[in-house]
Amino acid sequence: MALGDAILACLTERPMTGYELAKTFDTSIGFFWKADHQQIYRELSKLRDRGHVQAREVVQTGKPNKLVYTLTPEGRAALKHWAARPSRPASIKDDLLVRMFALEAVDIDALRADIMARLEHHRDRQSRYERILAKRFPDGTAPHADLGKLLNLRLGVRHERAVVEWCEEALEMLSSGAEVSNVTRIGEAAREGKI
Amino acid sequence: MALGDAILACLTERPMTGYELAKTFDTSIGFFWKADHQQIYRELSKLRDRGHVQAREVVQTGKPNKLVYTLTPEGRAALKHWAARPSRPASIKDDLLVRMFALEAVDIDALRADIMARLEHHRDRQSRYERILAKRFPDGTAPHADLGKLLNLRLGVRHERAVVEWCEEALEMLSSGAEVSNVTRIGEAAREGKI
DNA sequence: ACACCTTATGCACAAAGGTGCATATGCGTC
DNA sequence: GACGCATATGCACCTTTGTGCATAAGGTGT
Repeated sequence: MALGDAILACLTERPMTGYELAKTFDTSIGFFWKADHQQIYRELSKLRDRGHVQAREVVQTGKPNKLVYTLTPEGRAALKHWAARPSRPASIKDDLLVRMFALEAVDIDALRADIMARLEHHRDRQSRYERILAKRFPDGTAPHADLGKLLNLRLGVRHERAVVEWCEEALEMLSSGAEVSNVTRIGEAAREGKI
Repeated sequence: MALGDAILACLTERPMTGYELAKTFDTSIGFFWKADHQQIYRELSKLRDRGHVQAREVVQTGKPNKLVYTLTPEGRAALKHWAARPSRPASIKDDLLVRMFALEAVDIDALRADIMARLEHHRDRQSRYERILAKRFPDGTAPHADLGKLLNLRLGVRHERAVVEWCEEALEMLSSGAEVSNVTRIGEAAREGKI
């Protein structure tokens, strides 16, 4: 039921169409919650069935008609009710960590390349969050309604920075253990009759 | 297909029963990948059907017989193949961030209480990882096969620290209204200078 | 005596999430 | 003129994850 609540959370800002929501899930809230348009349209139908949102059709020419969804009082209440329950901490669930866990059984060069790509990705993310922060909240303060967005961006920065630093550390440790890993690779090559 | 690979990753260490795997998923690998015993048993059946693991029954008295699962060469190859693909960065998907996003629509006192509980949780996690690190890798180095586990714990520490600091910042900003917080930034600088 | 925890496995059903495909049109570009 | 892109919505299928329940024996606590 979390995606539904994320959609309701988006609609507290302003009424939106499914298409606009999908774009929002590609930028602001999507930084920490991914969902494609199919998921969103499906969830919107459910929310409408429950009476948590109301759809209003807007006739357009040239483009297909659009459905603008508005949060109903029931939807707002449902969101509030959901938000009052204690949240459960999410686990990281990152493929990379599974590979690290089974380091002896994977190809180290591919893993290193992967970490390098990730390093770049997380650096991009970090500077992106920092840019948005600097632009939207140049003095580090926010009106109360936007405070959560500011804090989310701050968490984004902290998180990406932590991962960036870790990637750097990991690359260093994986290359300084090169002699060891050659031995491992020779052993593996022998086992598989390959490379 | 990720849970299956996480199980294969576990079995690179040693053969295990479903029960042992469930316990492992409650501790070491479970720090970043949650799975309960039902999921694990189900996934083990699939892996057995695919020939990635082999089950051997061990007759016991007093307790139900157990099935010890061993990684097959095919399973090891499948894991290696999976690990060679580029990983995709996971998104955070934390309920708390959705609530923060819709700050104006939620009960602030409940949210604050929630963040306080989370703060405690992440502090616990952090010190737990630090304790394990100090115990298993007292000199900060590891034999190659265990390097990944060391690095995973390090990421755990970095991650939890980032979240802990963020929770503190969030609590401060939520109680003081909208006013920030040279205090926070000074605290940050001090902490980072210390590291 | 009774409740509860640990060991050990698993089914059935429901909810949530992901992938591919389908439709319809206008606008810019190669 | 063909091609992709933005707008705008949605179905069908499949995988993954979560919840509740069932079985079975021995040990530990109150």
